[in-house]
Amino acid sequence: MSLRIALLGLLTASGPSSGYDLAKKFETSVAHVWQAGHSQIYPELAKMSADGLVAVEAEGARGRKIYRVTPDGDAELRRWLLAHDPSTTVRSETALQSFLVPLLEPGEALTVMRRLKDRGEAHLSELEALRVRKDAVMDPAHRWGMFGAYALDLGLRQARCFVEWADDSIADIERRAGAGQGAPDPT
Amino acid sequence: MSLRIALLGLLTASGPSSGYDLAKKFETSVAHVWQAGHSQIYPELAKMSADGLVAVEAEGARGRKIYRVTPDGDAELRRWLLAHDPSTTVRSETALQSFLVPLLEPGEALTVMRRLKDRGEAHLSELEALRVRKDAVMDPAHRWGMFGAYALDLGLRQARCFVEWADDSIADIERRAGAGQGAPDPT
DNA sequence: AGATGACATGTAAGGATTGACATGTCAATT
DNA sequence: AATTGACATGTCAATCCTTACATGTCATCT
Repeated sequence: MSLRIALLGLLTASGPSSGYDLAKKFETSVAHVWQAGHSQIYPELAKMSADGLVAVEAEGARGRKIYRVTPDGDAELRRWLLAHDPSTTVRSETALQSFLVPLLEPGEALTVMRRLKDRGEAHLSELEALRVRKDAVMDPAHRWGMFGAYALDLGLRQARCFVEWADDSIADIERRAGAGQGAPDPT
Repeated sequence: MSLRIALLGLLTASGPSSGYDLAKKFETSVAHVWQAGHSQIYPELAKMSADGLVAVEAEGARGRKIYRVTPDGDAELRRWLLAHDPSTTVRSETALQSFLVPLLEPGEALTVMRRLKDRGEAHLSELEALRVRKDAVMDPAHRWGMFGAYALDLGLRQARCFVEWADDSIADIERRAGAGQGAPDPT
């Protein structure tokens, strides 16, 4: 379901587009919250077309098909946003590593945690670059606010938050490791 | 792969356990970063057993099988933690809604955003309750630090961060809506 | 004219995931 | 003794997702 919704959202925001266009836009925008490759996108567009949520507006060169959102598709998107209670579950390998890291020796844990921090910083930089680019291309044609802007803000805050957490955790592990090898809980 | 690792981690932290035990522990701990139901856990344990990562230590009443981690399993877990570069991708329906919310009219967007904030607050309370419970049961048998403690800390920080973001976003939408058309709902 | 590389669309196989179904045991109640 | 409900384990079908394979077009360079 989420893939459909993401595609309807992209199509709504970008106007009529081909599967190829959508796949590229996916990578640079929605991919921060939901991922899909072209091998998933093409069949899904076909199914959505069969279900009447999108329609082929035109066929361009090289078999290129331009899709647009139908009124049914728009209704579906709105209904999902307004009425669907999103699952709170998150799946993240990074978070899984952070969960399991206390199983390692302090030295090993530090290695892992420092790598997590590095990845977190890289991710933060990436999002900051994205924000700069978006600010530069600020497009007043969009309804109001900017498509994906709130999500980008959320991503930035959580990325900063992650780096702070990594810093504090590294300090904590160093403190515990220094305090005494055997003593697990000096409090 | 991640499911395997999560199970190895749980088994390592909890000591020998049955599939049922692991499924329950999954729900209350790892589920915050990775989800799996019993219908995925039982077959995976069987495969892991065939691969020599875990072994059936004993068979209890009602066909209950007690698994333990083998040296190979321990090595696999450590290797994954130390050498595997976790994908930074995150999949979250909540984040997807936040991404798409600018496509709605301000009034509708406020409805969605307020619901997101409510869910965020509920999630935060849940994690805080979990922390209190964990602090109470602080178990010195664990190697050092507490299994999952860093992840819980991360979850708490990000949950707070999410609520702040929702608050600011709601204020932003209200401001924009007020500037353009009639004020929709300032409380 | 032929080679190259970016553009564009698709299929197929295999594994991961979910939700529903199915089975049987044990403890406590009626 | 029979019923109930929690315990415990599993399978199955359908869907989702990833990776790899396959095909063909168009523009540009040589």
